[in-house]
Amino acid sequence: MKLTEAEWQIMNALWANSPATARQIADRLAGKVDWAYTTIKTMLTRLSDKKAVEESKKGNMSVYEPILTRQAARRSALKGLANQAFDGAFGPLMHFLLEDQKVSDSQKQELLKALEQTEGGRKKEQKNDECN
Amino acid sequence: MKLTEAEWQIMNALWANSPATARQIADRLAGKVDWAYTTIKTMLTRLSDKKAVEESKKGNMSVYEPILTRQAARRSALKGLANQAFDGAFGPLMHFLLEDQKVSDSQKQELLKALEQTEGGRKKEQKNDECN
DNA sequence: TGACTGCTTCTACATGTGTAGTAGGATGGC
DNA sequence: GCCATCCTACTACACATGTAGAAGCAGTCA
Repeated sequence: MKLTEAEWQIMNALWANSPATARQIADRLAGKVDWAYTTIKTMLTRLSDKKAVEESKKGNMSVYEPILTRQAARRSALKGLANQAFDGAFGPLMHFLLEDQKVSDSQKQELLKALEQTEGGRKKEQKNDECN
Repeated sequence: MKLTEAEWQIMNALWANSPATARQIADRLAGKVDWAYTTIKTMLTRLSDKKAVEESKKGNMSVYEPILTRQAARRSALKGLANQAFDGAFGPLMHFLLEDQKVSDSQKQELLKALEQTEGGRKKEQKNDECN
């Protein structure tokens, strides 16, 4: 499932707190974007069409709930990016992130910790040259 | 500079080997995509319009060369993704990558090494909780 | 010198995306 | 019972994107 930029905005608002009515979403988005209420409704309808959200009626009002999870959306977006910009490989993507000046030392420190954690205890100094 | 999917294909072919003629690019892309030659020409013209490539004449033929670097394009794409899917922060993006099942242990090992390198010597066990 | 070939430029068109107006139904206060 | 609100559904429209055909010009080989 591929989301457009505008759809990401909506979904972000919805993931932040769901279920939600269109009005609630619009309120949350006020300040971030400058869209008419009907624009948001249109996006919600489109998202519903593509099964990213579920729309249910509560009285005369629609209540929306995400079907697509944030994780799935993120994964898909990253996969798309890896495919188009990094020959489909995550390794090079990571390397790029690390080497690019946008990653500060403190971030690196933090990542290092994360790495050690997710790794479930760092295997120290083991030879392992497989890349990918 | 934001590239569309099709534009990435073209640019990838061009980065792989430039300068190149439209025909050369088309040849490189054959197999990857199934586009008419004129489609590729159209994309090249659009890329030239948006100053991502430079078009120069050699006889009756156009020769193309990237202006936008691969690194800049990657950086911009990652920034866009971080903004839309990770609240603009690279840290969480990294975390996601690490935690997502797509990253194997061996990749993690490899990243760890990369991290230690780019960091210019790992500061060991230092407290540093800043994220971002 | 004419046919073939390859390249270019122009034009086109469907679909996707961003953005929103309008009209009409429900609802609640007076 | 009527008006102000708020919500929904429908419609619209411009610009972006993917995709390519048509027509014309230049080189070349017979």
